[in-house]
Amino acid sequence: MQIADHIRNLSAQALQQLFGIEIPAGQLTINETKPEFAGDYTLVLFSFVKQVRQSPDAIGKAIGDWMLANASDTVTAFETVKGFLNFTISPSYWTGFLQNATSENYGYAAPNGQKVMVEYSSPNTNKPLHLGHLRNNFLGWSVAELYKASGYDVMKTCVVNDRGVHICKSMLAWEKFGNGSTPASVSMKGDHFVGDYYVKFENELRLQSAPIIQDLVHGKPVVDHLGAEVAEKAALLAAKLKGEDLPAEKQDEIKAELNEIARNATPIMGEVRDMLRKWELGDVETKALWRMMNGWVYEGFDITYKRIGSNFDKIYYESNTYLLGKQYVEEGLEKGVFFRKEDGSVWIDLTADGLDEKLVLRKDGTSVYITQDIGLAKHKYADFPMEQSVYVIGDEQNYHMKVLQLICRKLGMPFAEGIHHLSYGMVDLPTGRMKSREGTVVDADDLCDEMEKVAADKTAELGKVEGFTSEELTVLYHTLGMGALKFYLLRVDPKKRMVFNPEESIDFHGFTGPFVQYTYARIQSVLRKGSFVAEGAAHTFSTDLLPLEKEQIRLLEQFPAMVQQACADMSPSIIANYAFLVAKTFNSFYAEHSIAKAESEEKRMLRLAISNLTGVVIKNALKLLGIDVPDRM
RNA sequence: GGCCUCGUAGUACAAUGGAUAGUAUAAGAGUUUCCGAAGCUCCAGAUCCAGGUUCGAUUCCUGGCGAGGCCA
Repeated sequence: MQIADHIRNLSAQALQQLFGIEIPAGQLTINETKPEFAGDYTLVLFSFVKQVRQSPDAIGKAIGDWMLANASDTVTAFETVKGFLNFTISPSYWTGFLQNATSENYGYAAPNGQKVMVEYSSPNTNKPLHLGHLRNNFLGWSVAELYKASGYDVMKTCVVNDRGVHICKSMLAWEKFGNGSTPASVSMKGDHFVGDYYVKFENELRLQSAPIIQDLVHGKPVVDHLGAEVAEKAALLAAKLKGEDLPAEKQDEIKAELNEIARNATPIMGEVRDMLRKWELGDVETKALWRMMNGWVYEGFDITYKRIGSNFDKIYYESNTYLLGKQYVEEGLEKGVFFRKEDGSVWIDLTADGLDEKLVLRKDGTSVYITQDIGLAKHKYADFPMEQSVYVIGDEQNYHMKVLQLICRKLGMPFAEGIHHLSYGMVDLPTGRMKSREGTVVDADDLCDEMEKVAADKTAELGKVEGFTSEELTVLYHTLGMGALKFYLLRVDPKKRMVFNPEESIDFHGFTGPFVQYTYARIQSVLRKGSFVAEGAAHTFSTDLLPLEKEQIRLLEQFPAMVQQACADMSPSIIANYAFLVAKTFNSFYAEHSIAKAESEEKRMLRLAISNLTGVVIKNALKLLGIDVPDRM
């Protein structure tokens, strides 16, 4: 058990025995003692002062004395300062901890028999991966690692959005403009190749829709083939636009709507819809084209996934699962969870839950996203009956995910309560949001190239890698480049929107992956020279700990608790912050106290043991973030 | 229009309702005859505004201002 929890339990016992007050240990506040006071951990007394009806000082003194009398092996001194009871932990606890924590697996919990599925990445097969996908991938990977380290049986899954209008756009553009070229014939990565045709489609669409939108703005009825309803709406919007005194924002909104109508009115969009219809009817040629182009994309994705260290235990393809949800519409109607409107469409009323009515089946009988997701969720549960199911999806889907969980619950799905949406914020650039139209989207492959190049340049500058083979150098640059990138994206609370500053991201100083990696490499150098053996050796350490020695041990002792917390919060940033603190504190310790030339052999062994465990903690912590450590750099 | 999220040093990020709000960067000053200077040490600098709850509020509640998102 962690010392902080132990203190918490002891405090609860003391309160019970001294004052007859029952407070669950979990409700007591134990903090690290502020550096300016004597002590290691602090019990905050205010919360139960009223119940005890004594002064904080008197309570503190009573609990402190109780500790000295009943737990002298743990607490050796105490001091009460204004309602804060500061405990000094016995040095023998710290050295005892150091002697026992010799496993390479320090920090990992034993299996707990529970299953959790983590769904992440979920790409579209019409574009290559970009910076936003990287945050998703790194988060998903790391959360899966956190669950594993906490004892769960984890299945990593990916849902590929491999069908739909957007895929047909790339396909159509390739048919029109591709002249039979292939990724191989133009030496391109398949995902980029297909992505380019998606862009080509958008360009053509813009050309075709430009004159139409002009007509629409001027109220000309040019959208006959979309039906009277749309034409009417367009006319209404055009009239509104002509009406005087609309604020600029409102005007833009209306123009955007007209633009959307115009895009749909183009001949090329008509062709896309035809193609989608053919695909859905199983047209042989269309399916063949679809299979070929998706194949190119997967080849490209594989390279990128391998490079960023992502993989999946099971991949679901939307083309196989998009029809699964329909059967639950019938079931929902029978159970009275859903209701049918006059036009035949099916809805669920969520107003009692603070939401609104939500469509689950269109009047033409086709399903919507939420329906597919219900079917997929059930399908996943059949494959892997998990207690928890984590969806790593951007926060723009918060509403959607809330609805999904609610519906699953109302349908009585056994996994409904285990659904967790790991909702992460968008990645912005210093100039604002990434926009594909403005070409500001940061490509994942380009970014990885850049990170590795910078790693190579900086390494060359410092000149510490004599004797490395070129293969070893390649591995090192990859380790450092990915370390920098992953750390940069994971160090921020996932829930929050974050800014990706290209210049900052390639900085290898301060709160960065390479800083932590450097500390690890340095430790390995010290251990090599000190010929330290951790396991199997019976060390006895001096209990006369210097402040920096104790501080480092105290930090290392917190690692398992950090893993638990990061897992519970689904927040790798807790691990990133902790790993940095461990490295930083070690560097201060290292600068202050010589290890090789320690005052005594006992001290030398103590410091080597601290160094060794620091190395283990850094290695394991970074592993939870998907980051490797180099022995030299 | 309805709903949701976020406002912390110049910048980017921390802080289960707890002590004098931490860390990194950029700016200034030091630091290598000695275990790796991608390091270490010192120096400055911030809770959007107004109320409320509390012994105590960056945190919880209400209103305002600002940024972003979702829904038809």
